[in-house]
Amino acid sequence: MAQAVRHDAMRARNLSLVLREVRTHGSLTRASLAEVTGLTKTTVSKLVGDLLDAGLVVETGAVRAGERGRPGVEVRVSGDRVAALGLELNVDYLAVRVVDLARRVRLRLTQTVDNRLSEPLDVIGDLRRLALSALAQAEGTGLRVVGAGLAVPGPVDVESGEIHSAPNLGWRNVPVGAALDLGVPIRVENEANLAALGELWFGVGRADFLYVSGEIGIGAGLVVNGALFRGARGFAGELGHVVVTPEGPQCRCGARGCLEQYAGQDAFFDAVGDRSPYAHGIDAIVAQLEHGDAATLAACDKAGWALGVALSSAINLVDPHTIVLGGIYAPLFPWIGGVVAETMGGRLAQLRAQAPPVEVSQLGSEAAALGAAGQVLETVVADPAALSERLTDRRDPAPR
Amino acid sequence: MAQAVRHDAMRARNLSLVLREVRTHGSLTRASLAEVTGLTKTTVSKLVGDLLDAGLVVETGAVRAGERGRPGVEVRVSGDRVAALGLELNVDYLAVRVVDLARRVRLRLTQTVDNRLSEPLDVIGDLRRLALSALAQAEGTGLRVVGAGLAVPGPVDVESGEIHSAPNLGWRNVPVGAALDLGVPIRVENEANLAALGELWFGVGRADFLYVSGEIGIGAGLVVNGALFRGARGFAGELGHVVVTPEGPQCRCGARGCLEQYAGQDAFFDAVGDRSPYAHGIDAIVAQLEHGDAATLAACDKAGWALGVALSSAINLVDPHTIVLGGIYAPLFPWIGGVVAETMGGRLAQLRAQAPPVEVSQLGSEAAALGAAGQVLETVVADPAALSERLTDRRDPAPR
DNA sequence: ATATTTAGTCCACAACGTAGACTAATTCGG
DNA sequence: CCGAATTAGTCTACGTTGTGGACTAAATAT
Repeated sequence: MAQAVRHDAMRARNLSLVLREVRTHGSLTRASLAEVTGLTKTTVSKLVGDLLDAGLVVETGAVRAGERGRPGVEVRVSGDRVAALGLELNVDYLAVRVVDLARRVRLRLTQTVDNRLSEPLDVIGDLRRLALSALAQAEGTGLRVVGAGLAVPGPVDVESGEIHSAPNLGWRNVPVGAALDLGVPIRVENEANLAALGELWFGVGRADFLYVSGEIGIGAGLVVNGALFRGARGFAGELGHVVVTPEGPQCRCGARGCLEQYAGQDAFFDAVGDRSPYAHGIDAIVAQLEHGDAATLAACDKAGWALGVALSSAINLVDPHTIVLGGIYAPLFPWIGGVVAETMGGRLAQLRAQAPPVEVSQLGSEAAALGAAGQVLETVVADPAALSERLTDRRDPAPR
Repeated sequence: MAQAVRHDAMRARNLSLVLREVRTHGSLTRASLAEVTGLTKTTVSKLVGDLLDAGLVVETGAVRAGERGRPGVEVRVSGDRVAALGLELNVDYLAVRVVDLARRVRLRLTQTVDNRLSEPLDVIGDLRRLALSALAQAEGTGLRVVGAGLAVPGPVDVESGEIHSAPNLGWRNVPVGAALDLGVPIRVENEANLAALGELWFGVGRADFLYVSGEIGIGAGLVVNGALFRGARGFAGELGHVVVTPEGPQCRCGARGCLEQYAGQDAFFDAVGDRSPYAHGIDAIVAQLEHGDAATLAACDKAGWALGVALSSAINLVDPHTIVLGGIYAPLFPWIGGVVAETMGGRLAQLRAQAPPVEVSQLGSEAAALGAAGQVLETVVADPAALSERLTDRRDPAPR
């Protein structure tokens, strides 16, 4: 578990610390880096020098002026050297994003398609084509793509890169990671988990929140102290199958009265008598609501109530600081947010000072793909030395 | 958040690593320590030397023989130097334990008393007397008590050492930590959380499990990868208020249909028409069950079902590796274990390969006090250098 | 008794961070 | 406009820690 710390590990950690501070502050001079990290100016200078050599940070010509004394040269993360690929394979679309180390999105490719109609290998083939095209474009502009993350709608074995099961695609035990074969390391992960991380790094995310991903199924990603909580087997966050009514309607999962039966996407389409959502999508529902359709409004109330009930269980168990509603709940928020908060509040009022605030995701369907890319970038920040030989082996004379 | 690593931090970590390995393996030679830690023999020798000087480990005269070559001298954690105090303040008893660094229990003091009848400050006074007596005895035998942990039945503000609320005692915002005033640092924590840690370090605990503490209220402690999961505000694990039936019986907490209404201690006493449990205790219930009393058996079935329902929500959200039933559920296990596992299994079967196994706690009511002491000992193992000046400042010439 | 094997120590050295002197580049005050 | 003050960044000698391999110690096998 714990590892011995040697000089190289010490250096790696301090390098990571400096890079992380630069990234979170946007840009920073060596002097202020010394202050925030607690390292000496000398050490910071050496570390920054190495990061500059590796191309992970650049000096901005701009100097912080106004005060007395010699102005410092600020460094910021370079977005032109390292990038990561974020992929999402979902029921009704494929998405590819290229994100650089400065967290700027460099490329967006999205393809709407009903993947329930195709074989897994064909879908993976489609995604592979998109990803390779993105990879080629990124590398054409001089970016080094250091890895890829893939979001899939269902629990995953992260070690092997296999989809454990994706009920809404009808897939079981599909080794997506291996099948994609992109030539860069790839990490496969649950869509809700990655959407949570996307929200953390690219959206409204605080360091502690529960992200609720309303798609056809309902998932959740729990971020605690800036890190994903995955559970012992990596199956945590199955909010969709939390009990709302123990003897309620039969759920696909075998149990009864799961949240998904009340607040899943299909529950809304059922309410308006429309069973072919891919023709109209969630926008049709929103349109109905805007016109004040009673049945749809009732469906919202019921879904909001059920979501509130399930979330109150979740809050009692897991105590998130904030709830962030994403997926279909984002456009539906004006009609369900109130009920959700009310139901939650009613059940939690006495046990804790106040129920966690309920907020809306700002990222739309991009969240998971961005989180997937972000996760890869995070490994770079966590150990910049692993990326660049130059950072570890400086006896190697510089090539000329 | 992350901290700069300097030479002293490097040393502190390696020291901790060595001590931890010695503790988990029982006893180990320097050579095998070098192997398991990945440090060189030289470094291990130096670190072990310092731990010996500090009295945290001792050389066993015994040498590992049988094989060829010079036999190594094994070192093991010394139980004679450092100890911690584990306290529990619960509704119907007070408990004090002294545990040494080798995790041997050196002293047990328990006092049965209905604390609902007394003022908080009186109860704290009682506990203080017990604790000071234990402290004196321990220090009489040469043990240095480095800190205390206190388990209380309800959510806690760990920072300030205040009880947030203890519904079953009727307490609110009681600063127990300060009021105890033992002269050693004290950490206050939820009873269920500490019982979980007790189970981890002194009982059946694996590294990942959900401990269910059935007392008058129902709490849970989640251990993930050997560490407690506390949630953003430290209120995680309120299993007793997870929804079983959203419109069920009114709960003390303001909500309806919480688990506590079905499977709390009072539910059992209600079933047998006995509202004064402190006269008979849980043993009376067990006796009824052994005689085959129908009403009590029915109460078990209902409680087991409700527990199964709530646990299935918990498992979906948090994915523990194992469920450990403690508190009153341990003696009741023969009558509820089956129903719990069945209900859980029925709700989880399709979503995951198998439902987590349900096990029984072996520690009885000692769990929380032991966990409280263990938590203090863990801080010593995590940073042995902090304890002993000699480990950090070796230029100081040895006194003579 | 001697060779072999394994444990533990010793010593020269390498890696890294530190402290403080030193140089560089600004603003402030006259 | 020039020197004092101030802040940024570099340079050098040094301290702390871990490493690697030689060396000593203590056992078993032959």
